[in-house]
Amino acid sequence: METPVVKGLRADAWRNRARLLAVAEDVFASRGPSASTEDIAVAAGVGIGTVFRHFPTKEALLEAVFVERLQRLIDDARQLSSAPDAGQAFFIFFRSVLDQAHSKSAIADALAHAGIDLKDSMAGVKEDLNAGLNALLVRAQRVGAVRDDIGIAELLALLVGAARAVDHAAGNTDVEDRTLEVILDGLRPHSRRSTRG
Amino acid sequence: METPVVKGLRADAWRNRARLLAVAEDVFASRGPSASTEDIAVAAGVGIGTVFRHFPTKEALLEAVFVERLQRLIDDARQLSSAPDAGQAFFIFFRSVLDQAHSKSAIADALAHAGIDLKDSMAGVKEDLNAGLNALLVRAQRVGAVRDDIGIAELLALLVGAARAVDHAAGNTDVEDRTLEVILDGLRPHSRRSTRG
Amino acid sequence: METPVVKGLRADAWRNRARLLAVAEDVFASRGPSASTEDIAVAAGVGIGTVFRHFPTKEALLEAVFVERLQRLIDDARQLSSAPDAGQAFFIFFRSVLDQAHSKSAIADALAHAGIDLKDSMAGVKEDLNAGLNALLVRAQRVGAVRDDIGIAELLALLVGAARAVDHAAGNTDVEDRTLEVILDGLRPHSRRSTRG
Amino acid sequence: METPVVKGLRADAWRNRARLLAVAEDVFASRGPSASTEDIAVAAGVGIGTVFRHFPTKEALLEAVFVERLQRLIDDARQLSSAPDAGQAFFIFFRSVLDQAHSKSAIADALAHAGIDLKDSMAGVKEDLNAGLNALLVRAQRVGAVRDDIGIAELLALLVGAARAVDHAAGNTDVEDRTLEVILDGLRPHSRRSTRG
DNA sequence: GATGAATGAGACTTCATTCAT
DNA sequence: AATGAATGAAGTCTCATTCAT
Repeated sequence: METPVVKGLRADAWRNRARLLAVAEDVFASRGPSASTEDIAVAAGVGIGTVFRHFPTKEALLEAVFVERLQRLIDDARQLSSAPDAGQAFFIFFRSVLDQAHSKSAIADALAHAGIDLKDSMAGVKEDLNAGLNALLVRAQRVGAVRDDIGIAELLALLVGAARAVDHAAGNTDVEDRTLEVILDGLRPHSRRSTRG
Repeated sequence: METPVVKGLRADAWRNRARLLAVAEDVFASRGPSASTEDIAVAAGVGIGTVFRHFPTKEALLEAVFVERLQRLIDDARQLSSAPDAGQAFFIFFRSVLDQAHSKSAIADALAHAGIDLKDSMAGVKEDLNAGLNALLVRAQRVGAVRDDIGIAELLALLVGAARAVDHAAGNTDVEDRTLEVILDGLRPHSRRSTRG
Repeated sequence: METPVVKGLRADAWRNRARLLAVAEDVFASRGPSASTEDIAVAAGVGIGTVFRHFPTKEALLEAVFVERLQRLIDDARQLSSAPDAGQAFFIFFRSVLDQAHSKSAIADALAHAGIDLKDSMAGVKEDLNAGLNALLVRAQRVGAVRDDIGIAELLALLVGAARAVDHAAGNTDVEDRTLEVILDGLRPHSRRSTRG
Repeated sequence: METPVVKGLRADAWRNRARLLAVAEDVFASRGPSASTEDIAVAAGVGIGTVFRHFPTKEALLEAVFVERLQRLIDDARQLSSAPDAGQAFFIFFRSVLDQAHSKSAIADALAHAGIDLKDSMAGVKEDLNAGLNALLVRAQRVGAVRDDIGIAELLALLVGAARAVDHAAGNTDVEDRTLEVILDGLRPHSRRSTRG
């Protein structure tokens, strides 16, 4: 994961790209997508020119940040897809999505864009994400841990919605937990409703 | 409801204000809060100066749009709070929130701001919203239609999240319905889970 | 002086005109000539339309304020021009110009414009001002109270400069006094230099 | 004096900054401080963005112009403060202030602001100016060339006033000279009144 | 005559993007 | 490759002026 994805870059250039991506994720998460590219350059300690050398437009940078975030989700999904308890795996994944650091709505944005933007780099990611989610979901449904009447589309919408809901409760952990519990309970089949709280 | 809220304005001025608010709601819903004031002026068929005469800053315009939206929700909540079937009233309200025309995420934004911005005009609205939601929620919980372990904070977060979730499924009515059903089921107490397809 | 200058106005209209002029003088003096016409309308308690009915442009309003101020100076000069002690009369006048309430630089502006703008209304005022100043100056020079080598042009420039100088010292009465004394001493013939402070 | 004051700028950037400052001085002098930033950009042959890169607000630009002008006065004062004839030095300085090119009232504005605005950049300049003026003034007073009853405050006010006075006489050199002579005579002790004119 | 809502040119300022160094 | 100065379109907001009420 820490090896150059884009080939043919000098070591320092690739380091800059990685740093920019990380910094951009932070800045966009905390100040929203309208944060200026200049601010990101400053935060990354590089010149503005360097940002545009690596990401030809601001949108490309935003997209790269989304892809990065989604990539991590996909990795999580893959690792959990072979866990022994399919039900547990599914719910652990759902929670882990929302545990991502920073603003949850940033994740919501990333997920939201995955289903909408069909840009070059997004296309492959979308397929990978669908595959990963599908594996988790179907396995969990097969063992009766998740209701049968939903598919990937619903799962994605619920992830986005849950991220936004949790984001709105930001600050109050109790509220966050109870809110998420409602959604997770909604995902369980009739007879397996959680008894917590 | 169709009478001047802001007193002392001429009839024509108030018509312009109402028109602007409606147009702004449309434009912000479809192009996001970063839509330009100029665009709204053009869409409303007035000069840019007229927008700023009625709403001294862009933020004031956004706030007015939010307040308008919330006001409608509050009205809905009030009317339903005296319905005979408290459980039905609650779920009808929840669905009606998401039925509001335009982009659902616009509603999410309005709701989200209600809990954050404590601006002058917002303050009163927030109280009214809380009161309206509380009446609906408590009554529904009392008759056992809604789980007891959530309060207004969770309800608000879920409304925001549901709006976003439904927004993400935008276009596919089936997905919208099933996604919403999951969240509504999550709100029901253990034994009253919906059995719909 | 308190009778309508512009004929054919209703009593209330003329009152509005007078009030506007007074208010405009205040506002321009305290906030500068870039104060908005709207502000003046508000301060005068009339609608913006009324301002433009009486003064077709902002510049016309500014000009009217200048003329008003100059008119008062001219009146002062006339009254003093028949005083028994010509020297005393001259210096009393010079000081009285700077005693006008409000910002001194406002007076400087008015005086400055008198020599520059040759607009309709200004033309006559300029002649009156010159006549008044000339009477005072020549009489004072004749009795040896003021040096002989200056004329109206120099006197006007010195009035403008003194107004600005005093304005700069604003707040510190001692500095104001000593500064003015320097200029007045400069106006006296060699042997009559003041011996104050 | 012609070396970069603000460090860390490329040669070309500094050239632009210097050019902008010079052009801004001209434009503000001839059209007043309300001249538009855009006009200055055009006159300097740069894009509007360049103006704001060097001076983040219009006020910052105005301030920089003031500081520049004051800096020149301070330099003059310093050079003259070690001249053999202290009296001559003082009067040469006073005249040289008014000889600065462009509109004299621009100088008046700069001097006027020196005593009012205590902005960051102004603070140091004000001290330097005071120090420079004080050296000239005290030395001239010590040799009996200037009356003893004035201090820096009065000197500054007189410089401002003289600039304005001369500005008002603009165009007529004779009037300018005689007006200035009056003020300079006022500065001399009783027995040393000029005999010119 | 008085009012104040409407207008739109123009001001200041930001920011994505380009390009000379 | 990296830098950051330059650019100018576009955005928010102000204000003198007009005109329907």
